[in-house]
Amino acid sequence: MRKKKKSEFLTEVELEFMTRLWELGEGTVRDVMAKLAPERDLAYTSAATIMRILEQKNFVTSKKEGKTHVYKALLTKDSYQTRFLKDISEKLFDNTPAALVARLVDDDDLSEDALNEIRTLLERRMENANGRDDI
Amino acid sequence: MRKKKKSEFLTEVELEFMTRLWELGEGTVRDVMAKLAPERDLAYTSAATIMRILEQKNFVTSKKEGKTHVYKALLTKDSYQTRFLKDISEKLFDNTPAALVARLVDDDDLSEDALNEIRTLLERRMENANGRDDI
DNA sequence: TTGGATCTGCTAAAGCTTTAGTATTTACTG
DNA sequence: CAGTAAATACTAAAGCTTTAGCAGATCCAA
Repeated sequence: MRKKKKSEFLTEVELEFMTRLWELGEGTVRDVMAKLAPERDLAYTSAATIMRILEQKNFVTSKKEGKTHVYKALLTKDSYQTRFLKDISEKLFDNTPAALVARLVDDDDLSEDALNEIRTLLERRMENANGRDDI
Repeated sequence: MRKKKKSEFLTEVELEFMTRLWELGEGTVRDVMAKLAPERDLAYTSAATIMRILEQKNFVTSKKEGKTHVYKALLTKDSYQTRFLKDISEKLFDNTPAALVARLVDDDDLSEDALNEIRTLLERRMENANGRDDI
């Protein structure tokens, strides 16, 4: 007997849909579908099912406007990103965020611009690090 | 009809097992099981099934020694990390590795040591960046 | 106001994941 | 060589994921 999984993370298709919804702010099933890649040929009912599942799993809420549901994300993309990174840091990078960054910057495809951007972020963060506990 | 997924990534349990195998270098089903958390109470046959699936999916090979199979990873942890990061950079961070790092370093839980380590990595990488194409 | 279009809720099929049982094979030991 | 312990192969159950059909509700236009 398997115990029920508590579905803390989005499946692949769920992430695809959440990404569109994050872009939209809020929207109907049609709105979300319209943002999918054109070659993504999905029945309306399938899209509606995905949105319903996202609601069941508490990733989104909906309000009824006329006959349609307008969906809105219950967590921000930022917070999901953070949650996700924490998980994979743990499971794939021995709980060492530095190892994750190491792997990232080792990638030869990474542009110099990207590296500069990362350095800027890091410096800004380190300047603000002192006294961060007081906030 | 759903088309067959080409299983480029490890499932959760598969990752759990691959992690142990990466630690071991190579090993039997028993070896891998021995490295699992003690509270992970899994039947031997279940563990054997996971290893067989990993072999089917070409994440590992095995050679037969006596009556047992000795398994070995077919891809390094490093290369899997890279592959994985590339995928989530794309799917969750708008193809912007800097955004990923931003989220990572924004995490309040991140220690100063970790930040320093990341900076060191970055500096080393940037020093070597020039002329990298010539290698 | 009625017909058509659209949306929802319900249901389910097909494949994947996780777990494990059963039967068979293999190797060692007395 | 026979018996036992351990490994494997095969099979399958239960739940999850992805996709979509159908029936009924809802709204708008003529």
